[in-house]
Amino acid sequence: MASSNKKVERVMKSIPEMEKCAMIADIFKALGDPGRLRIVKALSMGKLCSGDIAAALNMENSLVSHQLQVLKHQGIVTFKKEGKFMIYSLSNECVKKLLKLVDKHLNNCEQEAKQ
Amino acid sequence: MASSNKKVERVMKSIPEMEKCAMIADIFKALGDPGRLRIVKALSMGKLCSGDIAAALNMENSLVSHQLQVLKHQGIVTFKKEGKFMIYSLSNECVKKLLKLVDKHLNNCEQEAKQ
DNA sequence: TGAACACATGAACATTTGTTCAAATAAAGA
DNA sequence: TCTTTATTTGAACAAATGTTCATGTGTTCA
Repeated sequence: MASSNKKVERVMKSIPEMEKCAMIADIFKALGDPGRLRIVKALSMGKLCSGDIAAALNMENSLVSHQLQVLKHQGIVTFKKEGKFMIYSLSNECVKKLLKLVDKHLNNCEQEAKQ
Repeated sequence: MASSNKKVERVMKSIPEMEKCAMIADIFKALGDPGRLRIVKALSMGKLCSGDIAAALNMENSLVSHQLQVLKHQGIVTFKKEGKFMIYSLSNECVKKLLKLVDKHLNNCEQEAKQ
């Protein structure tokens, strides 16, 4: 065994339940696809209908629709119907902040790689 | 076509290149697995050796090792060798902040679900 | 030296995922 | 009404992923 010490016990007790971890992971997973990430980036500039997303990102409409369902499921995007259009937007500011933080993380990594 | 308007053009021009999007997505993807997320959560409490992570999270050593490689690859964790132990830790503060933000996002979603 | 420990690695496998296609729904206009 | 437009849905399939097992590497200690 490694060390079966206090440290291990403390960690063991404070890690959230499996279910909660899975929920958190699911949000990251939703952002963990280049296509979906581009959709989120697009929506961070303002609301867009499904077809405009597809046009701007040069993706197939049905793919955009599938991806939007995933993002919707994780509460990342919301939508409202306007006539025959579905207008999507980011559901809260957390997502924008997440994008910024990851950019920062990437920059950190690049800086360290240079040194 | 949807609307082929200014809005679409603006989005089209400002979305980062595919490669950059893929890099960002890869970081989210690394966090998008319950097992890896638990490892990251554990390391957010302090540095740990590989075996202690496995013990604390009740995971197989080889699985922990595989997952750590993924996290290492994305610059999420770093390590230093100490004798026969490999001591892992989070490589920067961004990751902790990411975890906090996702918690906040989840809380937002729960609040809205109640209303 | 050799046994025991800590960890990494590679192959193999089932499962999950992203993507495409064809078809379905739903609203708008002729 | 019928047609067109906007979007969603489901089936299908290739590709990617998580996990396990067996093996390999490097370190410590007797």
